[in-house]
Amino acid sequence: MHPPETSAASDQRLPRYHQLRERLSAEIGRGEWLPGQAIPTEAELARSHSMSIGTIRKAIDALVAEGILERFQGKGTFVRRPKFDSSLFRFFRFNRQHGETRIPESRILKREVVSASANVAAALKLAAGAPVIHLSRLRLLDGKPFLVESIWVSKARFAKLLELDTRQFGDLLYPLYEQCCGQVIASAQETLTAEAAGPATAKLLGVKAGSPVIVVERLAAGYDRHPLEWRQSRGAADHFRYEVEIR
Amino acid sequence: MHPPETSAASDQRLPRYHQLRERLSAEIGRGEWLPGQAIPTEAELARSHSMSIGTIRKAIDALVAEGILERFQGKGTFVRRPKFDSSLFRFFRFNRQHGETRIPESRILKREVVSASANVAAALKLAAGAPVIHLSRLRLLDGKPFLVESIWVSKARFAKLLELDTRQFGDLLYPLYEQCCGQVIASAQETLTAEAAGPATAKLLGVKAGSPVIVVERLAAGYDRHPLEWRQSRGAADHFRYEVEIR
DNA sequence: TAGTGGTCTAGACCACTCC
DNA sequence: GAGTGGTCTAGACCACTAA
Repeated sequence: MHPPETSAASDQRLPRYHQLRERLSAEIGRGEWLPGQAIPTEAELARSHSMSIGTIRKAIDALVAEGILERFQGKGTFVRRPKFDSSLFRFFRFNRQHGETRIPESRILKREVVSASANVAAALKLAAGAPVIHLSRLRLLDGKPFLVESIWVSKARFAKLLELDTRQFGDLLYPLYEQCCGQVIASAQETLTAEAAGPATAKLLGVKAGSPVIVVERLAAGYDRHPLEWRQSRGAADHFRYEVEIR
Repeated sequence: MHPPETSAASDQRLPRYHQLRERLSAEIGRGEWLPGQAIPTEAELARSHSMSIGTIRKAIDALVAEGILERFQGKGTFVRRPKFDSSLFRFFRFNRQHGETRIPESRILKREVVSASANVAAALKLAAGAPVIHLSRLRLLDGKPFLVESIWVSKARFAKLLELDTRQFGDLLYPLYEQCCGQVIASAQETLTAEAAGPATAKLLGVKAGSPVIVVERLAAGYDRHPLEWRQSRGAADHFRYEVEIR
């Protein structure tokens, strides 16, 4: 005997705090509470689920550790809105004068509808050849290009992106996804690799062809873990720097 | 008013679970319990510290999350022995046939005593110009070189390394540090950067000069957080691949 | 069977926020 | 002052390990 892979109503054999954690996570995924909103208080959850406060806290602890909830003493527990447009700066460092977070300027170079290639379809969990929107984008800091991006999203979910003028997209895509298409990005998996710059990339980045380039591939998903966007970002390696603690 | 930066006896104003956590951490650092050994049971700690089991568990939870302790139901709670020689494989992927962890062969190219340069002294928290041991090492998989390393340790702590024949060092340094010099590595901070291969590195790695190379700088420390070893490892970028989950 | 960690309870009091 | 999360207690029972 082994436990079923998934269960609609959260396996009764699992600890109660684990069941509650999955239940809350699913409810957030369905949008019961939107990012920034408060979930019920611990006392309220204890009443409504007939659990002790300690058990409630253990479930919430896990969601806080996952980055899905935020707690504020005296105020409440809130659905966290992940902002990972600053995540670029975890990989690429620039002479930030006073440690401030600057949002890079974005320029859409191309927008087109294409058939999903095998790897794009696999990443986004679409049928092979399904229609996808492909964006080509240049990101600049102080007017200097530092990142070249290719972005793919499903045409079905993001059709509204085709109606806007690309000059109105703004500098950040995720708020646009949310406002324009109702798609909220909650987490992402990033993969780093390195390569020698091809001629096109080198020209856009203003470096010599063949010089080292870092490739960041990001698969971004909603609260329900369904993949929503796949992107590749390329930047010159001389600004690349990443730190990890290992044990 | 602000709390003091550090306190010899763990600030009484902090939560009791936090005080216990620091106390256990310090005791492990002093070697009261060695890696692999069990710490007292939760019930015993509750008695000896006059705390409730719940508070004891919260302290241990934190140390488990930090990777310092390991719990096994029915057996006990043990000091974890970090093995991060497999950490190379978090950065560099090779055609591992069956997912096995292979230990790369190591070849010491050079061993010398030098005066610590400014950055080495700063990293190891030594006086500028203090004597340090510098090792130059090549690591190979299936007889093929894949990593060039430069390693610095304080001569004062690691003097015994100078007495051994470098051919007897073996493939892993950390067990050697432990057996030969009594220095246990507990954690490390790694910094990734990328560069174009210089002629010497390129020749050792068997790649063209100027091709992309990943540099992993590691500062390794003992349980008391004191830095013990600083190393730079360089590998060809085509085998580099690293994954991160972001939120 | 004895001893370990894992789960859970039903409270108490404190620190903080906001009105 | 009312309401929130943060800390802590003093137990109970369960699941697992090892002799």
